[in-house]
Amino acid sequence: MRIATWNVNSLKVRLPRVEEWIDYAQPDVLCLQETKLADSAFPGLAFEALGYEAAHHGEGRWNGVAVLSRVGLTDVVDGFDDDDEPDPQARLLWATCGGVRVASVYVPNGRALDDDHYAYKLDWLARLRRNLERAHDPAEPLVVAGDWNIAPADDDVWDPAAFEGATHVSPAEREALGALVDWGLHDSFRRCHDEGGLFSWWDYRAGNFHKKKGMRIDLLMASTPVADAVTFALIDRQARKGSQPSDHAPVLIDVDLPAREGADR
DNA sequence: ATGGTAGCGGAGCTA
Repeated sequence: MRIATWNVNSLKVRLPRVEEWIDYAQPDVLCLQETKLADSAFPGLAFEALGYEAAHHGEGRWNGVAVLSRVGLTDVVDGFDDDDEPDPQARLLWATCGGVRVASVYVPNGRALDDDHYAYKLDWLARLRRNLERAHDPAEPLVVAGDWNIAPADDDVWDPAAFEGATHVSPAEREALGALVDWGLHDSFRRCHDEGGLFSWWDYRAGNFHKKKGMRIDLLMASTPVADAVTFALIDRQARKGSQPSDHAPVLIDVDLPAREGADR
């Protein structure tokens, strides 16, 4: 099973690139972030034509997440799977696809360490951890895939010195991600690649993509049954090139999961 | 020189 994640930065603008990418990358499950669409504007028919079921959780101008699947899509939950107040921002969507519990996540940016949005980011990550503890078991096949807005380690950014005192690399954010690792999630891309300098996001400005000034912030955080089954992982830099690219590249993993009893396919 | 670009929406905010 091929599972992918891509922050598309407006699905309205990016739909042709997404259709093109699906055609050649052939993901079984694709998590999208920053669709920037209301649910009523989600192009479900375009994906149906490609053989995918889809669930979308949007709010309009900002945020918005989706899960596309050609291996089944059931038990959809918008936002946190808990009993607390619903998140007013559309940043999380759960679905079960081909026997794997999948979440598409768009973690708050944080902006700066002294910004209220940074505290919100840490609170949001803590709530995600509580959600996992409450509703899930790390022994089950599970992937939380998306734009985490966190570079897990210094070799996930082009120049650690340039990020001194900045968000995305702060100890508190990395500890919040570490709490999810402690619960039982693994940075599945790292099962196939241990070298630094592999990025999934590059600022549109100042030619940063061509200067190789990026960060690896798009992560497929997988439970042990999935992480142990990873056979291949890739960041598709080609998708960051060409006409009207997103500022993020898609990231994918291939997992060789044991056949399920009673599976559709 | 604190720059630069993209998207949304139609000015300023967000990233």
